[in-house]
Order: sequence, then structure tokens, then C-alpha cells
Amino acid sequence: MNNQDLLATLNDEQRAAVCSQGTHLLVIAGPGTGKTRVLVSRIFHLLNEGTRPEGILAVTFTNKAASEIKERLSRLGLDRLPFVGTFHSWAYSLVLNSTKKRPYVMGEDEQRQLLREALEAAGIKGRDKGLKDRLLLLKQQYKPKIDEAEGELLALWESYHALLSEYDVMDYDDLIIRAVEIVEKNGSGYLSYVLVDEFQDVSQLQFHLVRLLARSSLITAIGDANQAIYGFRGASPRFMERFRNELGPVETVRLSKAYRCPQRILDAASSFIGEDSGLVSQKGTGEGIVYKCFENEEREAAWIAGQIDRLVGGTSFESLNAATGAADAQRSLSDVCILYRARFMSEPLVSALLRQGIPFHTPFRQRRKVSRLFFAIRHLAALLEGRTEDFHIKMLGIKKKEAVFLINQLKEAIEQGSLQDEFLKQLEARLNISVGDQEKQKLREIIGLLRSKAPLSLIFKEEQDELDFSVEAVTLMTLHASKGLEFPIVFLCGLDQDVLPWKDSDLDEERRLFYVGLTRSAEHLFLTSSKRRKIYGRRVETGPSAFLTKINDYLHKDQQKANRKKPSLKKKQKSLF
DNA sequence: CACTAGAAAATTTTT
DNA sequence: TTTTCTAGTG
Repeated sequence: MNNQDLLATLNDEQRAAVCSQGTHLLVIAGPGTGKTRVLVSRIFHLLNEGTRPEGILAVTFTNKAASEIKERLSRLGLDRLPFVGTFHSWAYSLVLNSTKKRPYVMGEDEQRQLLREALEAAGIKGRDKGLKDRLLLLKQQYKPKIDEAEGELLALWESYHALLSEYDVMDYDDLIIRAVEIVEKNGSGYLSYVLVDEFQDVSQLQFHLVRLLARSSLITAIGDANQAIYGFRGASPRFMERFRNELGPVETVRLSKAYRCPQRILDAASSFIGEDSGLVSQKGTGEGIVYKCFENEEREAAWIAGQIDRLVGGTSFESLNAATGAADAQRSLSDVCILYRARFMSEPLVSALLRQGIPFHTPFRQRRKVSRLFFAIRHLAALLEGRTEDFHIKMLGIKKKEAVFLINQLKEAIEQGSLQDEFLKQLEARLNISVGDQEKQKLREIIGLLRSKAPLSLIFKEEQDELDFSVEAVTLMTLHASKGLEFPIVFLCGLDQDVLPWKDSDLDEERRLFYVGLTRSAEHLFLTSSKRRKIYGRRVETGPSAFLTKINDYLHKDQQKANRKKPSLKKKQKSLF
């Protein structure tokens, strides 16, 4: 594809964003306005206008987003791509270039373990009352004012960092901190353009890094402050404003044509957020938003399952007959998504779907079941690389003597390029695990890779638990996980008091979370709540969320209740709002 | 050191 | 309700 053809496929605003030059650029991209499209097209355009790939950096927050961009770029027929990756992977490559020794970046569980140790070293006993979380949040600051932190947090900070340097390991945030240092020292003159996706998700530390890069590169920030839902990990919608105010001249382009949601949903969503988003749907008015409240979460789930069954034309024998009256076009199960605030809420849904015989899948954050075997091999390999011993032996949870023994066996296996039964036996015995056939096969591959001296980070790259949307199944996920996705049919359930604005959470962020949920729907949107709900084994009187009142005008209440004409019930319902 | 009973807490998530 | 952590035994 050539550049002119590509530009011709964009709308005016998108084209303005893609072609912007001479200043920093802020693209405000509401739901379904073609954010990724603009990002990809702009990179393509810049390359076509003569910028070399090395002069462009595109950063995202997830590897998934990065691969999507890369894929779309290659589909446009580019042979040399610029660096497209996460903040962290870019930072890692910077660090790698500036040191002799390969840094060891801890995984989540390793960091947890180290924090535990740090707590102990700091003499903090008993429950940690969220100290760890506060430390992690503090670390999202550029040069955090730790002296002002109260005693325990300060003590934990110091003992944690003492351990990091003692063990010669880094955490993910250290990568960004090191990147800041490197850019401060060497500048980034080689970069002409830096594009940042999902800018509303940057932490203060990342914002600072971008600000540094802005000294010698033109920055393109794309995002939507209304979809900032990661405050608990240091992000803030404020950084969108600050980008505009603090980086010198910034051109702002607001994308207003929305290709996903029908107008009614956009109106409900923007009126809820209390902002005239100016989003214009390209899909017409759309159907009404259906809302229904239930007695308890089980009835709620059963109703949802029933609706899905009806919409997809019936999957069970019973509904096959009943389905003749279905008004809607036949739907596929993969068109349907059920969203909820917290994972525990999927339980009644799962039961109801099973009962109804409706297949479903969840992007279940695989409880980090990194098998103990590969975890161990990774640490043994690190030791074999000659890294500081203490950390890795500690992580292995075995005696040094045993570790040395296993290292030698691993060394031998690598040299011979084969997996000896004896080594397996020893691994099983000393690590107290059993190794299945599949793991054995994978272990052989790993040994082969280790032999080839490929970088450790590549060998032990954790597999992502991607959701396969081609599967004929309903998708169940949290509101957070749904950001960036869209489905023709969306059920947003559990809109209860203290559940959707989650109790004691930042109200504004909860609002944005609701906004995200509403705007996932490309056609039909169903909202449900419950009067009672089981939360952690406790029956709680919840009732409809106050959020629902704010979009009351846009709701199409389920007619069953209206037909029965029970004024008392109606009144009661109303008074709840 | 490994095990267990009992208490306390429990969103949301990426690298 | 279920998980997770601590303090206390054997």
C-alpha cells in the first residue's frame, strides 16, 4: 500500500493526526474512534516521508498491543519496522546497551518474595497493611520523596532496595528508572519521533521519561482521559493535561467519529461522565439500553444466560423450539461478552452458563502457574551465567550444595545437548516435583536454546494467556480486562451499590470504569443489578448502583415489570434511584 | 523445620 | 466462602 492510498482511507481528523508535523501531538481518541489505526498510519506516514525506522519509537503498555501494531505495519508491506514495544522492553534494551552484564529483572512472584524478605529485614512484623502496595505505588514516582514517608514505609523502602542491590537484581520499575538515567545522560537525539499509546495509563515516572524524550524528539501521545482506570498502579488522567501544558507547543486533535458504539450508547456514556464528548456515531441511533434488576445474583446470572440462549438462537434443545419467536438476527456466541467489576462475580455466571449449556471462556489471568520446573531451570541457568548466587539459590529454595550439584548437571546437559534421565531424577528429587511428559519435551527445547546461547529473557519468555476470539464461546471478563475491546452484545452485570462504584474506591476512577464498560458495546447493551449479592460468603443487601440514576433517561426498563402494573413496586424501584 | 489451627482479609493488572 | 498469613506445636 502506498501512502496516498492509506491517507485516503482515513477521515479528516484521523488524517490531520497522521499528517501533523513540527510540534508534539496529542490525539484524544474516544472509544472506537480508530486509535490504533491512527497510530499505525502515522508510523507508516512518517516512514514514507523519509524518517528512518531507527528514528521512530512506538511505546505501548502491553506486548499484545505492541504485536498488534507490528503486525498491522507489516501487513502494510513494510520490511523494516521501527522499535515497537512496551515501555519496559524499550527500557530493557537501553539498559542492555549500557552495561556489560545482563540485568536480571524479577518476575512478579520473585518480587513478592523479595518484599517479604524486606519486610522481615525491616523488622516489620504482623500484617503488612498494604505497605507493599504503597511501596510499589511510591516507586511509580520520579524521585519519590521517601524521607517524607512514614517510618515503616521508609524502613521497607530501604531494606527492599538494599536487597535489590545486594542480590544485583531489578524490578520492572527499575528498568524505567534506569532508562530515565540513561536518557538524562546520553540524550535521545537519535529519535525523531516517539509515539505513546494509551497515554492515560502512564505513571508519573513514565510521564517524566516522555518529558525527557520530548527535549529532542517530537512526541505523539494518543489516549482518552475518560478511560483512565489504572490509578492503583500509578496512572492518572491528569498526565494527558500535563502533556498539553508542560511540553511546549502541542497540537491537539480530537477524533470525533466513532465507529463502534451506536449514538444512544455514546450519549448515555458521555452524559454519565458529564462531558460533551462530541462523539458522533457512524452507526446510527441503535437500540435502547436494557436494564433489569434482580432479587439476587443467581437470578441475574440465570436471566443473562437465558438472554444469550435466545439471542444466539438456542443451543439447548428446549430453546431451539422457543427460538422461533426471536426477533433478532441470529447471533454467534463469540459476539457476546459479559462484564463485571471483580473476578469473584463470575462464579454465578459460570454456573448459569454451564446449566444452560452455553460455552464460555475467560482471559483468566493464569494464576501465574509458572511451573516450578521452569522457574528452577531459569534460576539454575542464571547461576550458570555466573550471577550473584544468594538471590537465585534463595529462589530455588534449596541448599547451596544441592544447587551446585544441579548446576553441574544442567551444564552437562547443555554441553551434551541432551536431557539425561539422571538429571531429571535429580531435579525431581531435590526440587520435590514431578515432571510430566509435556514438561520434559519443553525442557529439552530449553536445553537446546541454552546451548545456542540465546538470551535468557527470550528463552524463558512467559507465554501469554491470549484469548482466542475465533472460538465459539461467550467471553467473560472484568471491566478492566475489556478496555480496548468491543463486542456486538455486551452484558454489564453486578451494577450494585458498593460493587460498581467499588466501596471506598476513587469515585472518579469508578466512573471511568463504568464509561469503559458502556462503550464496549457495538450494538446491544444490557445492564443488570441485584438487590442482594453474595460477597465473600456474606449476603449483602446491595441494590442498584447510584450510577444507574445518572443514565436513567437512556435506559429501557425491562417490560415484564411494567406490564404487571404494580405501582408500589414501581415506586419503590424509583425511590431507590 | 514442617505442619496445623485459627484469624484476617478479600478489587482492578501490566511489565 | 476461600485464600492467605501468623503464631504455635510436634
